[in-house]
Amino acid sequence: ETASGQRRPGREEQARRTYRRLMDAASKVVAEEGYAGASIAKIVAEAGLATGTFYNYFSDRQALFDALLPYSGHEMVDYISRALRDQGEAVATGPEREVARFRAFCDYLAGNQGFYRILYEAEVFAPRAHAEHIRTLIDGYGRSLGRASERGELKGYSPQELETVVLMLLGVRSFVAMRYILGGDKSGRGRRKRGKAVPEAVVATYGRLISGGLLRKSG
Amino acid sequence: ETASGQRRPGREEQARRTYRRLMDAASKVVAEEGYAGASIAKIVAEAGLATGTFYNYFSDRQALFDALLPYSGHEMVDYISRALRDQGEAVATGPEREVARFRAFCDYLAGNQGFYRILYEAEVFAPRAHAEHIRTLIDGYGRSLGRASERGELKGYSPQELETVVLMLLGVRSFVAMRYILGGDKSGRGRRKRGKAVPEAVVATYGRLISGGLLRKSG
Amino acid sequence: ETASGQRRPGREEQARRTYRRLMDAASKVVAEEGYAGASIAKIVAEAGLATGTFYNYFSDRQALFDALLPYSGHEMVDYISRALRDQGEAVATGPEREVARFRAFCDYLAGNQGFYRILYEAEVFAPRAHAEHIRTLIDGYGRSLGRASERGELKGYSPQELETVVLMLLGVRSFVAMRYILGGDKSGRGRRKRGKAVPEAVVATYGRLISGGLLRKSG
Amino acid sequence: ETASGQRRPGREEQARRTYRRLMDAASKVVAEEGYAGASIAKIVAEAGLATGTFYNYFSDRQALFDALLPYSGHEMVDYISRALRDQGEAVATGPEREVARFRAFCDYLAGNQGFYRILYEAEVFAPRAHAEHIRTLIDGYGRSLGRASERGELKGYSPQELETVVLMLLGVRSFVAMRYILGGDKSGRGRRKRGKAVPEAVVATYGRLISGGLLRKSG
DNA sequence: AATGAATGAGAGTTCATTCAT
DNA sequence: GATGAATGAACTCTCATTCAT
Repeated sequence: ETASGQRRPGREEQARRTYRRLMDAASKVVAEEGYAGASIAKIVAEAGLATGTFYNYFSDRQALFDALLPYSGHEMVDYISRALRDQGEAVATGPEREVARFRAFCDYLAGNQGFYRILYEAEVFAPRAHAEHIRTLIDGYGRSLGRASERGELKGYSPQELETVVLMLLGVRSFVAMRYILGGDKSGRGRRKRGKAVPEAVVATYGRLISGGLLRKSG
Repeated sequence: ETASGQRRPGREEQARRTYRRLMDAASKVVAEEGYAGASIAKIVAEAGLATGTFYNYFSDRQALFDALLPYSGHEMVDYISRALRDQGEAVATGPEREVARFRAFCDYLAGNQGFYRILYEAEVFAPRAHAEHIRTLIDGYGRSLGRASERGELKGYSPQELETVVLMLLGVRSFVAMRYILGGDKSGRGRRKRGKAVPEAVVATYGRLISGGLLRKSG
Repeated sequence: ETASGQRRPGREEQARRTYRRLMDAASKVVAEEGYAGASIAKIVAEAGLATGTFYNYFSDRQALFDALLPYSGHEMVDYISRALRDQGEAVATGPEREVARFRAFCDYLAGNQGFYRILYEAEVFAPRAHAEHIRTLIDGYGRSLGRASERGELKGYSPQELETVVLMLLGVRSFVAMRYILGGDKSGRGRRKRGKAVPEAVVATYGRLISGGLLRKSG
Repeated sequence: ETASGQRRPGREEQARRTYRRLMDAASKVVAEEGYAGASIAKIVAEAGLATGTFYNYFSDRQALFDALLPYSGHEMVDYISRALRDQGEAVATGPEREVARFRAFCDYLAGNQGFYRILYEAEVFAPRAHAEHIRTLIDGYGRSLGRASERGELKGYSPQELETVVLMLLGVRSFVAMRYILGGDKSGRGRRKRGKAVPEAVVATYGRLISGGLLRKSG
């Protein structure tokens, strides 16, 4: 406090680095073994730190769990935004845009299987963080659909309805990811970093569903 | 099994009864405290049995977890079938039928919140059972949609596509249930037996979505 | 519950034995290393049991601490009563009785040094048990002095005053024990089972003090 | 100590101040939470210093504990001396003086409950300091009684006996304080700074006891 | 002289599982 | 078949102490 302010940044920088080491180690362990198997011992071993160090950064294990999804969640959202931006005009509007968004989501998960585990187990092990994550997704996606609605691309859903629709589309994503990317055998030990991609046919079906619905105009 | 065959039927009957007591106790405990909190001690206490008895019926804790979802899952499927049958002609075909199915699912979960916990935590704690449950749902629902398709009610989805669609509809259900019935505050201790119902507006939106899709016919 | 009641006593008897093993081990460890050093690990090692067994008998470490003083305390009270009884007429009344009681107390502690540690550290580590122990002593001793009072042996103290006097005499005992028996070097590791006795001169001084007080009648 | 002698007095003064901050913080923490709860972390937090600073002043935690009672103990002795001096002639000699001394002790503790905790837990956590403290008390008190003896106020106790008597009177004090001032519910969290006073009746009983003893002249 | 992040041994506690009764 | 005491590995968390800054 009093003396030589000559190298304070060194300390802070070091602290930030340690924090990241812990978070990255935790991400890896949770991805591979699930929250339930992510003991402090495994995490600090992975991070190359001592047990006690953990508690210099988190009040308890739950605090880490609560921080984990936000820490990794940003990446996914960024990835999807970037993917849409990069494809430019081709996916500027309409069904193409929605399909591209769906595909980007699937791609991200296929390339980051671990994240899916962090995400879906959070509903059980970090419910608050999970709820917040879902809310963030709904808000972002909702705004996007709102703009589409203003452009007259949607079938006249009210803002209320749109939020519900977004929730439903997230459900669709989630189940497709669960089935095609994680393959059903989430039996634990399978620590493949790279999952199967979602078949193009599935993406196409998604496009058909949101474009025209399931049912023929009756009567 | 081994000795004096004097009362075989009594024995078998008794064994079945004990098994049911264990399963019912486990259902209750998991519903209230989740798989993670469902210790053998709590389960046998709830069942009024001794610790050791548990291991006369299950090889280990996981074996019970694997048996739990099938044990309770039937009920839900039956409930939905019955609901559709009871409403008779009114929901015989078309969008009405799908909407009624969706509503029946929501109603069941609202009335059996505990089951939802058994179901969704199974993805983490009993992945095999969960996968099997999903498969069963897909098959049953798929057959139903197949018949609708044969009646010409659907928009010409191939059988392959239909299976994908069914998966997506299950995802929709799941997320709607998560949000509206469990309310997001799955904070643990809230052991309400009866959750909020899904708003009618949400059911209506579901109807619109599967009837006409999300997007306007583009030019 | 149901079946063959042929050997239940075996179970209960065994449980009682295990409980005693734990209590005796705890007494020993606390006597030698104090409550602070009495880890569960040391206690069960001393008892030749597994860690988990401890928790079949006590909800936590504090519960054991709370039980320890009563468990050992009875012995001391019994010892003193027996000593007085055994000396018979010689110490039936008057100063002889009080001196004999004092000596019996000192003798007991000299022969059971460990107990003193269990007792005086209890004020810190098991305050409730300690308070109860003191109360028991006061009550018993108080009744005894009450009878002496009725026999006209005392200097007309009211019952209220008598309780206060008893407390003071207990204080005297306690400090004498601390100084002469434990020797002041309660430095921890000294695990002598048998302490020095209290010098006869001290016992005599005690006799003088309670007989005639400290101060000369001020003229 | 080593280098540039440019500002020696400032440094030393600063060091003394830091030492006092640590001792005062430790006194407060031990008074409120006991030695067992007085972690280095709490003490330095209370003192507004960093963890490492502690070890610039004490070799380890025990060293602080050993220093604590002497640091606070002086105050009490001073208080009692001052009280006796201030009352002057009224308590110059005889029973009045002893009663006044007893009352002063009780008053001090009632006004400094925290100190009692520092004192009595020291028997467990800083036995050497405790022994030294008792020795100091005995010496001081003993000299005082010695003078009374020379004035012919006492009942002819030898110097040896006087030391024993002093010990006994300290025991009386200690137990009275324990019961009446701390009230028995040393349940921990009760951080009353000011305890109940010792009832006048108890002080009076003390006076009777040291004046005439407990027992009627037999025969 | 002061700092505070890192350390790691050790604590209390839990609980699935076993097995003699 | 039912029992429940015994087991011990594994867990989360604490905290006195060190040392590079």
